[in-house]
Amino acid sequence: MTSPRSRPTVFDVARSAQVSIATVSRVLNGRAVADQALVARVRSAARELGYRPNTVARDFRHGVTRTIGVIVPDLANPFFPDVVKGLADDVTEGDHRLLIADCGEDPDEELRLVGELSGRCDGIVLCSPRMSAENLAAVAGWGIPLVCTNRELDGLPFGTVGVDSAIGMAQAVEHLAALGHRDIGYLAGPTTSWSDRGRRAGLHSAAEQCGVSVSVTLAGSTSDAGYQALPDLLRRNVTAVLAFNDLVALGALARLRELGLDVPTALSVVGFDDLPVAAFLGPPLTTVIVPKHELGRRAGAMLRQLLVDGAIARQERLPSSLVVRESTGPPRPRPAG
Amino acid sequence: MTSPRSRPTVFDVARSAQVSIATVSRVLNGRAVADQALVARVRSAARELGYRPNTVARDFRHGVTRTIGVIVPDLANPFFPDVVKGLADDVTEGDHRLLIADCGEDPDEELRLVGELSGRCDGIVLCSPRMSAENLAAVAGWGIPLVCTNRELDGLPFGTVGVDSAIGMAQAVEHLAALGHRDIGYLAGPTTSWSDRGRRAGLHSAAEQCGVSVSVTLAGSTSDAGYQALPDLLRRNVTAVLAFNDLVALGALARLRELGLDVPTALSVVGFDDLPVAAFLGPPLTTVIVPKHELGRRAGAMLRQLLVDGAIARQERLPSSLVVRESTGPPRPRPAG
DNA sequence: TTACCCTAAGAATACGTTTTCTGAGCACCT
DNA sequence: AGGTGCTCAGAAAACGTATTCTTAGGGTAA
Repeated sequence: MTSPRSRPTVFDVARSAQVSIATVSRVLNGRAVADQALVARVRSAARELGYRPNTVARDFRHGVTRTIGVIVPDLANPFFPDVVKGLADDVTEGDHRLLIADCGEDPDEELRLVGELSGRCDGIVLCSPRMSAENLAAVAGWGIPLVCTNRELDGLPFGTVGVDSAIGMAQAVEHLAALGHRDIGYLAGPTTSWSDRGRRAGLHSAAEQCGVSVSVTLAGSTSDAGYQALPDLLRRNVTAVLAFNDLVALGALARLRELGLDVPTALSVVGFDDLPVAAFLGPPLTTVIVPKHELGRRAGAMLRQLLVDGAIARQERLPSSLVVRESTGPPRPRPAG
Repeated sequence: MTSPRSRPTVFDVARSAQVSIATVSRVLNGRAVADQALVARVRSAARELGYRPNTVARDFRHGVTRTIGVIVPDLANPFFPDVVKGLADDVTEGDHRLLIADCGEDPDEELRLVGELSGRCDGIVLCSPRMSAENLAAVAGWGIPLVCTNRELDGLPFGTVGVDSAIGMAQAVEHLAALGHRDIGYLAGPTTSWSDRGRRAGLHSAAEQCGVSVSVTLAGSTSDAGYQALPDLLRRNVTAVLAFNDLVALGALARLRELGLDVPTALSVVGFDDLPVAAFLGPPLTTVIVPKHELGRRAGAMLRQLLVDGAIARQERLPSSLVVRESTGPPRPRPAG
C-alpha cells in the first residue's frame, strides 16, 4: 500500500507487472524488450492502473520540453492569431507543442512572461515585442533561443523575421496618386511600435516620390483610436486616409459613416494588415496584405533551426502588397473657391 | 570544474558562496536565514553567476505548476480571445499563469491537447469544447481538474459555466416582432455546437410565443459561411435574419451589400456575441451581448475553487441580453399582390 | 568441457529542487 | 555546573523518469 489516492507511477506499474521499473520504462517508450510476455504484462498493468507518465518529471529528466512558447501583445487584435496559427503549423511539423501567452500590450508583463515561459519551453517567439531595447538586451543575456517577429534590433543575438512595409506602402501611395489624390492623411500607430516606424518611413519616401503631401495624426492600434483620431485628419483637408492598420481603418470607417461621409466618394480609406474582416466590411477595405501566416511559419522554422544547431541568428524580411477593394476611389472635385 | 557551459545550478551558487545548497534554497525563497552575511554571500553569488532556478525541476519537486491551461477551438474567432482575457484576469489574481492552446476546431486535436496540457498544468479550462461526449467522459477519467465553458454535460464531474441564450434570443425575437416582422430566418451554426442548440431552442420557443414563423438554414460559424448561406434564406421571403453569431452576420451583411439590398430597410439583421467589431460595422449591428469576459472570469474562479477544495462541480449560467443598434428596423411593406 | 562473449533484464544513479532530518553550539534555568 | 531546550545551518532524502551500469545466464567456439 504505497499511495492509495495519488497518481500511479512507474513503480506501481512495475510492482503490478512483477518487473523492474527499467523494464516498464523501456516497454512504454518502445525500447527493445525481448520477452514478449514481459511486454504484455507491462502493457496491461499500465492500462489497468490508468498509468499516465508524469510530464514534468519526464521533461525534467530530459532537460528538454519539446515545447515552444509565443508571446503576443494582444490576442484580441486579429493580426496575432493569424501569425500564431502559422507558427503552430510549423512547430507541430517539428514535433513541438505551442504554448501561447498574451501580455496585454504591457511591456513589463511581456518581460515577466518571457521569464515564466522560458522555464517551460525550449525556445520563444516574440511577436511584435513592445518591451524596451534594454530589456530585450537583458533577455538576450539569459541565453534563451529566441526569435522576434515584426521587430529588428541591432547587435542582439536574436533571429528576426519582419515584413517590408515599404513595398506595400509605396503601392498604396501610388494607387492613391494614380486616382488623383494629392493630400493624404496618416492615422499613426503607437509610438512604441516598430511596425509604425517602418510604415511611416515607407509612407514618407513614397509620398515624396509621387509628389503628394501627407499629414500625420496620432491614433493608436485599435478601432476606437481610429474613431477618435479621424476628425483631426478631416480638418486638414485630406482626400484620402491611410491607417496604421485595419482596426484603425475600421474605426475611421465607422466615424465617417456617422458623419454621413461616403467612402470612397467623400474620402478614400486604406488599411494595413488585411485582417480576415477587411474583405467583409462595407465597403470592402483596400488594404495592404501582410503575410501573417507565413510570418509565423518562418519564425517557427528559424527557431527550430536555432534549436538544433544554435546557428547565429538571421534577419528575414517578407514582402507586403496592396490589395485594391472598394474603399478607395478618385477624390471628389474640390469645392470651387 | 563541473559544467563549463550549462546553466548554473544551486550547487554552483552554494560552492561559490561557501554554503550548503539548503541555505541557497532558503535564501532564494525568502525562508528565514539568520546570518545576514550568509544571505549577502548567497545573493551576490547568485547574481554573479546569473543563476536562474530551473522551473521544470522546481515544478517537479512541488508537484504543482501554478499554471492553468485553456483550450479554445479557434483563436481567429474574436469571441475566444475575449473569454481568454477574462480567464487571464481571474487566474492571475490567484497567482497562476495562463497557457493558451488552439485546437483549430479539430475535436481530435482538442483531445490530444488536453493530454498534453494536463501534464504541464494544474487544471484546464475547455472553451466551447467540440469533442464528443465519449471523449469528454474519457477525459473525466483522467482526474484532471477541469471546467467547461459554453457546454453542459450530464453526469460528468466537470464544472460548467455557460450562457443562457434563451434570454437574449427572446429579446431579439420580441424586438423584431415589435417592429412588425412576421417571417424571420435563422442562419444556424455548426451542428456540433452546443451553443447553437441552445440558441435555436430559444429562438423557436420565443417565435412561438410571439407568433412569428422561422425558417432555418445551415450556415456555420464563419463569415464566409454567412456569406454563402444568406441567399437560401432570401428565397424564403423572410424580412429579418438572425445569425448564429456576429461573424456569420458579418458575412450576411457583406452579401446583402453585394446584392444591393440595404440594411435595415430591405432586411433586418441580428447577430449574436457582440464582438468588438459589431459596433463598428456599417450599419452597426444589433446583436445579443454575451458576457465573454465574465464567462472567462467565472470559469477561472470555478477552477481555482476546484483546485483548493476539490469541490464537486457546479453548473453556472450567465444571462445574455439584446443590444439594439442600426441593423434592425421595420420591415418593408410587402409588395402588393 | 571450459572460457569467453553477448544478451537481456534488474539495480542503481542522475537530473535540480525543496524540505525534513540531524547535529552542533549556545543560552538559560534549576 | 550540568542538563535541557532551542536555534540555525549543513546533510540527506525525495519527487518520477530515463539510462547507464551490473550481473546472471546461455550459447558458441576452441
